[in-house]
Amino acid sequence: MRADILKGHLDLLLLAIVEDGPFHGYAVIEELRRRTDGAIDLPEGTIYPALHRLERAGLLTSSWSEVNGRRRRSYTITSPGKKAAREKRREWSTFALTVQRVVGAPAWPTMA
Amino acid sequence: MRADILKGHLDLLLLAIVEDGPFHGYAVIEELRRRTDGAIDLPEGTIYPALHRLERAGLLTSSWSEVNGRRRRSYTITSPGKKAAREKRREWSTFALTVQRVVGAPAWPTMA
DNA sequence: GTTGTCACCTAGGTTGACTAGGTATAGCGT
DNA sequence: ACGCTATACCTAGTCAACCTAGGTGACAAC
Repeated sequence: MRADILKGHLDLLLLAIVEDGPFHGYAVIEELRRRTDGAIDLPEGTIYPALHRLERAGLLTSSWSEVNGRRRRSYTITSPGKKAAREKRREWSTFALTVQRVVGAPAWPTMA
Repeated sequence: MRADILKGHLDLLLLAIVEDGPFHGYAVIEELRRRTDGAIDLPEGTIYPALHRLERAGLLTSSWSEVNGRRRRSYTITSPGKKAAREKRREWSTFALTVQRVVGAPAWPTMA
């Protein structure tokens, strides 16, 4: 998948993942790949700065640990982070429905 | 709606509109506003360069006309443009479903 | 004759993801 | 021993795309 279309949605993806338990940066990349069967496979140069930005914004906190001789920075979602995740989910929902209205033809099944 | 989250999807929106008949730039803006009840309301500085880009790419063609003493540049979709629209719709569909898988909780109704 | 709508344009700024480098440890194969 | 791959982190600078902020000009209404 072309990755530039993620623009503006990356924060939601990261918050949604870290919301499901502490993840370190590298593991976030793997988890994104796992949840999407490889469709979303982002480089470290995208993920690390984004996590730093979210931490600076107070939506995540991090702590260092060492596992098998390797340093890890693990991220946990904060209370404002959870709130932001809820808002961004809502935003995404609105956005997706709005695009659908413009381009017609629902992209996803509307029947079970 | 914050407009920066449109990044990468604008071309699809424009192709989808012009696909439904010739539109001039200003009318595209109005049509976007109309189809979304004002949710998507983009400035001319976004639309005009985007239409120029699509024309340079061969996905649209344009012709000048004059209506009520005002110059209009009307855009029509080309055959490659229709193909691109189909591809971008598919891309959008994939993207939307993929994001949904990552963030969980479907954003749109899955039952009628 | 000023204000509002229609209708076009572009140079330059901002933002956000990516490229392309770098550091360092562990494990595997040869 | 040496190289290669995987794990795990980092950042400076680039690039693409959208927006800001200006500009031109015609028409209609007050």
